[in-house]
Parts: sequence; C-alpha cells; structure tokens
Amino acid sequence: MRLVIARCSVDYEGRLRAHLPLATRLLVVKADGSVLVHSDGGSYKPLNWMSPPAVLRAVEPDEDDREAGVESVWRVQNAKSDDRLIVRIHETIHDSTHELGVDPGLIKDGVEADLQRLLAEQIDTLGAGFSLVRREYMTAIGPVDILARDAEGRTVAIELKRRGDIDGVEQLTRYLELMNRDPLLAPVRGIFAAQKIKPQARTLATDRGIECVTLDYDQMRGVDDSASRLF
Amino acid sequence: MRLVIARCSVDYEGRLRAHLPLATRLLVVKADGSVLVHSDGGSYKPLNWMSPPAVLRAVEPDEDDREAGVESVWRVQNAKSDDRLIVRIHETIHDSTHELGVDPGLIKDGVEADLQRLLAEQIDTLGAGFSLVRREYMTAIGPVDILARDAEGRTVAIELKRRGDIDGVEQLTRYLELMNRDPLLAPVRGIFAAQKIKPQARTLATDRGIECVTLDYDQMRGVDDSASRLF
DNA sequence: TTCTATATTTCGTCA
DNA sequence: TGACGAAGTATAGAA
Repeated sequence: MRLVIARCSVDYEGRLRAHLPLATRLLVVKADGSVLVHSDGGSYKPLNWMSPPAVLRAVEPDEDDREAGVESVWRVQNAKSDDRLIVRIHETIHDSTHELGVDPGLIKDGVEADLQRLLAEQIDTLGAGFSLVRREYMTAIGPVDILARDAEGRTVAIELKRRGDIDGVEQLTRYLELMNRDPLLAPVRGIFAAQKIKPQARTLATDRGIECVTLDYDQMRGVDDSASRLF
Repeated sequence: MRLVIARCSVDYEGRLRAHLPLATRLLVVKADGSVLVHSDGGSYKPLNWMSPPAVLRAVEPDEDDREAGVESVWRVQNAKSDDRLIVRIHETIHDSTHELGVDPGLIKDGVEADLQRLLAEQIDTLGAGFSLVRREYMTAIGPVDILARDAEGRTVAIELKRRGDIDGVEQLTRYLELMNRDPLLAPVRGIFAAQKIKPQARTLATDRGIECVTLDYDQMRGVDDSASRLF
C-alpha cells in the first residue's frame, strides 16, 4: 500500500465524468491497483477513486501540464472496463509504501439474517398463537423471509427488513399475490416487519391490507442470550 | 489528517456489531474525527469505520489487553449516536499527520439530472410530435421525472433511469395508477427510458403496457454542444 | 457469470 | 430537520 499526500487535480472518465480542482489530498494506492482520493472530511466515500483491478502508470506531463506546474501524471486504467482516472500531481508532500499482507476480514452480527433468526425464534411477538412454518420459504419468484401460521391457522407471509422502505412492501405484495393463487395456502395474511418503517411504506402497506410491525432488535437480542457469546 | 499503519484489532458496536481480528492495516483519522480502517485490497469501502462527527480518545490498555500485547487503545465515539469503534493497537509501523485544508469538491457530469435535462430538450427523440409539459412533475406520491404530450395530445409520463431496473418499472407503475385516476390527465401513456434496460424490467414493463426506450447519452450530449464546454 | 437483495450504505435535494 | 431518491453505489450470496 502506497500513501501519498499531494497537491493534485483529478479527472475521472467512465460511467460518468467528474473533475476535482487543484487541492491537497490523500492518495491511497492499494496492492490490486485500486486508487482512493480522500479529503480531510466527509465520510468513508472517497472524492474520487478507481475500482480494482486496475493498473497505475506514472507518465511525464505534457508541455501544457508542465507549464501549469504539473510534476507528474498518474494514469489509472481499470483492467476490465474503460474507466480511467487521471491524477495530475503538482506537489508531493508525503510518499511512503508499506507491506500489509492479506486481511482476515470482518465478522458481523446484527444484519438481516440475525434479525430473521431471532424473529423466527420469537415468532409469537407478532401475535399470540403464532407458530413458525419455515424461514426462507421458496416461491416461484423468490424466497419469503418467514412463513408462519396465526392462531386461526391462517398462513402468514412475513417480509423482514432492517429499514422498512417502499420496495419492501412491493416485494411482499408480489409474494402475496402469487401465494393467494394457491388454494392450499390462500387466504394469506401479510406482515411487514422492520426496525423502522418509513411513512410512505406504511401508507402503501396499509392500503394493501398488509400489517406493519416495528421490531426492537436490542430487546430481541436480549431475550436470546446466545448473541452475548459471539465475541 | 493522521495516517497510521498498525497491527491492530478493531471492534464496532452500534447499528450492528462487527469485529476485525489482528492484522496490519491503514488507519485514517480525519479532521472531523471520523476514522477509516482499510486493508490493502477491496474497493473504496473500508473494512470498518466511524462516521463524523466523532471524537477519538487514546486510552491506556487495561491489564488483559496489555498482557495480550496491546500498546494503545483508541476509543472513537460518534458525537450524535451511540456508535463506537474501538481500535486495539499492537504495533505502530507508521504515524504521520498532515494539513490538507478544505476541499473544493467534485464536479460531475452524466448523472440522472443531466440525462433528464438533455431528454427534456430533445423530447422528440421519444416520438414525432412530442412536446414537453414539465420536468419533475409533482404528484401526491412523488415527482414524475418528465411529463410530456404526444402527437395526439395524450399525456405521457416518463420515468428516467441510468440503469433500467425492475424497481424503476414499479415506480412508474405507481405514478401511472395514480395519474390515471385523474380525469384531467387520463389516459396517461407510460415510457420507461434508460441507458440500458434489464430484460426482466423490459418484460414487466411491456406486460403493463409501458413502452421501453434505450437512450444514447453520448449521442444526446453530442446534439447539445453545451456539454463540451463543461471542463 | 449474472442476477438479486442488503447496506453501520453515503449523498444530495426538497418539503 | 426528516424524508425520499440516486449512486461511477459496493458487496455478498444464489441461480
């Protein structure tokens, strides 16, 4: 990994075109040829970048660039597409290279899969007398997150999201439409469950006869003590 | 901006929990307190991070950590939420700090807004006799990208996407449903326009009586010569 | 390889 | 400030 602090301007051409005027920035060159251009603020997204695999070639500036004060030009070309990044370096303030080795990678807990496991275990939080049929119930158009049965024995299709957006409602609607054509399952109740449900999504769901439930992941994790043994 | 290359382990706790085992990584500390943890590969997304605004406190390792070989512990706390990142540093390989100043920011060309402007100007590429009513036509459930009228005077709702995906078709379907209830507008034609339309999206659109049009941005930009004056 | 769904999404815009 | 849609989305998993 190479770290460079430099006064530079940057141009990207590919899926769109983008330009960064001259300023001092951090340039990170990774082992796979990818390049990140970071400013001293904002969040983790670089101002501009090149995705791997890519090849960096440092070339001599042409006459115009040299007159404008350009010291060196990086041409970063993606190996699989036409995307390219051009960095014009006017002044190098820092330049160092380091061996990092391969990273063992990230271990996560609390993503949708964990929510799904917890909700399946605590299915009666959705209503007294609820019982689990199965998780990831396959249909012709994709898997329903959780299939359950309510106290009256009616089939319940549950769509689970961390953030309840409008497209989650659309997804559940498609499943319900399909499942209600199956005389063995119909009539099927729909429940849209999420940690937070957007007003638009709630309106659409209600309009289509889908119930909305907001989940408290911390509380659900508290009930299940296996989570505390993870780390 | 502070750059540190260190052998470290990292734990995040907040919206989820995540753990990075001991390895050599790049740590970037920005002026707003945000922290990025990068490996020497992958793309621009860090393995782990803290969003701004945040405060970094370096604390002494406790006895257990010290026995495990921890040299220093960073506690990074988000200033607006409960999110926190803990970096346990076992060995510091590089540590430097640099003044970058404020960045002038990125100038983009070729995003959906540019496509929309061009298509509005060249609305007759969708059909002879088409005329523009207005861009971003507001409805109760959101803005229709472009509203136009065809040669027969019929209202046309146009949904514009860079990439024509299935949810774009769903979006346009919702608009059409709503607008067709309005006797002043009905019947409303729907056109799904994108630089590339996925087969599934095309099938769904056609099934719902929505026309599909693929756009050539380079050609459209060629017609409008103001684009060439951008940089 | 391609498609699909998720994301500690981030980022802008508009009410 | 919050909601909503776009992103050079990235990324992981399944078909």
